Amino acid sequence: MKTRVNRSSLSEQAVGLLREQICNHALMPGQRLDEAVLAEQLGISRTPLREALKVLSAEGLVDLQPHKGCFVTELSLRDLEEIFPIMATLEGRVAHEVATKRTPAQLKALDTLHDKLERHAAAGDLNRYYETNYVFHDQMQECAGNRWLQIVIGDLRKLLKLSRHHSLRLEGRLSASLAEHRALMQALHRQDAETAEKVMCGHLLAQLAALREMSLAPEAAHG
Amino acid sequence: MKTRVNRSSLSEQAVGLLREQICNHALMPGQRLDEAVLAEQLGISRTPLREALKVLSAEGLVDLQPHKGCFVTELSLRDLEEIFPIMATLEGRVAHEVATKRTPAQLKALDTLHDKLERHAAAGDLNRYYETNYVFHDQMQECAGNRWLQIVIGDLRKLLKLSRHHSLRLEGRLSASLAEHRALMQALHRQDAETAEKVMCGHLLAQLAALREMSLAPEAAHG
DNA sequence: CTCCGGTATGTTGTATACAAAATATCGTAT
DNA sequence: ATACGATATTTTGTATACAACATACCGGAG
Repeated sequence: MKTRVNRSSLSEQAVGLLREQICNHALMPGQRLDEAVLAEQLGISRTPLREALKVLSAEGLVDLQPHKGCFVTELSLRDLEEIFPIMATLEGRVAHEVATKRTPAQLKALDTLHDKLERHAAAGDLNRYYETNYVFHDQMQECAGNRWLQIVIGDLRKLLKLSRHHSLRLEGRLSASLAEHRALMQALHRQDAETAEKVMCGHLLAQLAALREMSLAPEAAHG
Repeated sequence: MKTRVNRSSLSEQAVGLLREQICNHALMPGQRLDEAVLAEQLGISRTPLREALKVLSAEGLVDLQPHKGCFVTELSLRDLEEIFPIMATLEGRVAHEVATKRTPAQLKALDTLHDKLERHAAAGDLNRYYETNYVFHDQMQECAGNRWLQIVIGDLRKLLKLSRHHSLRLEGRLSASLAEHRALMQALHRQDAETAEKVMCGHLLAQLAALREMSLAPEAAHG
């Protein structure tokens, strides 16, 4: 049943698979990754696997301790407290750029995605909201047109996926998130770069606040 | 005479050496890196070398093309135009943080470094000015106390080193840079976070402007 | 019983041999 | 002479074997 063309190298495939499994939490944070075991599971030898682990290590998804082993990165609350403000700053800049130089077609695409968000929220479908939200932010970065900004934000997003908690699971956070997106879209329509930046920055910091609250009082979360 | 302890693995040593050679432009941007040749030069086998190249590739210092080879990354002017605004934003945030929560001891350390800058500038010693400037920015990030911000900025700085041009070589840029640093120090003393952020952001953007000018009119550069 | 040291085991790190892919070379046909 | 194609060579990608290091286990001394 392995019909898909294997164009890429085994090490690259391993990077993709492992990255997916780490983000899916099929590989839990803190878990040790035994090279021999993992290599056999993937059906490859240790050589390409080790190259893959080097890449994941550089991305921050695993912690490669010399002569000790490889461990899936565990993000502490402190890490989140440090990363989210960076994301907030960078995505704020994205929003600023988009508000300034968006084309009508781009604005329409964003509107379409925002409508999806509205519908998923109305249906209470957290998973689809989350996915669409991801696509939305991706689309925003695309519109900003800064490839390196896209890379940096992308790297940080991958890292944040290590966190098992979703801010949307906090009571009331979904509607708040939606309200922030509405405010953002309004600012984009008005080409109000200052407001767009401020709203986006606040949007990310609000996510952090939600995660902080959930970590302190886990019973506030549902789902 | 190889008295130094070889604690780290060969692949890690290779990463260090190659990174240094790339930043020193001993390995020129665009140059192809033949695995067999490089391995022999470093006195190691291809296995650890390849792992090193994977790491450098993840850092963006080399471009690893499947089945083609490894090439030292070439930064275009467009790349600089994209990276500097990001650096400006992030270092601006650093300045904001430092102005807010610096301790008297930290401020003193920064003052000491700034004095060095003044002296090197007065002596017209571009290289030392450049080095000290690097240490100064590093110290700032240290004071900001955000490890991830430090990592992200560090990665971008490594990338920027790929550029063969130093903005300081532009006529008049040295004194301008110094003036910006003076303004920054004043803001830090006053704990004026807003100004510190704005000055630092402008400092980075001014470097970009200098590079842009040099790229358009290379004869404006000296050194 | 606890602590220390030595051996045993297993895992990571490296080298080498081999497979696969891309590039270069050379001969032939137009 | 140039363009095309088959072969040869080089280079990247992978597997396996071995070495180095860390840890676990076990036995003995205090």
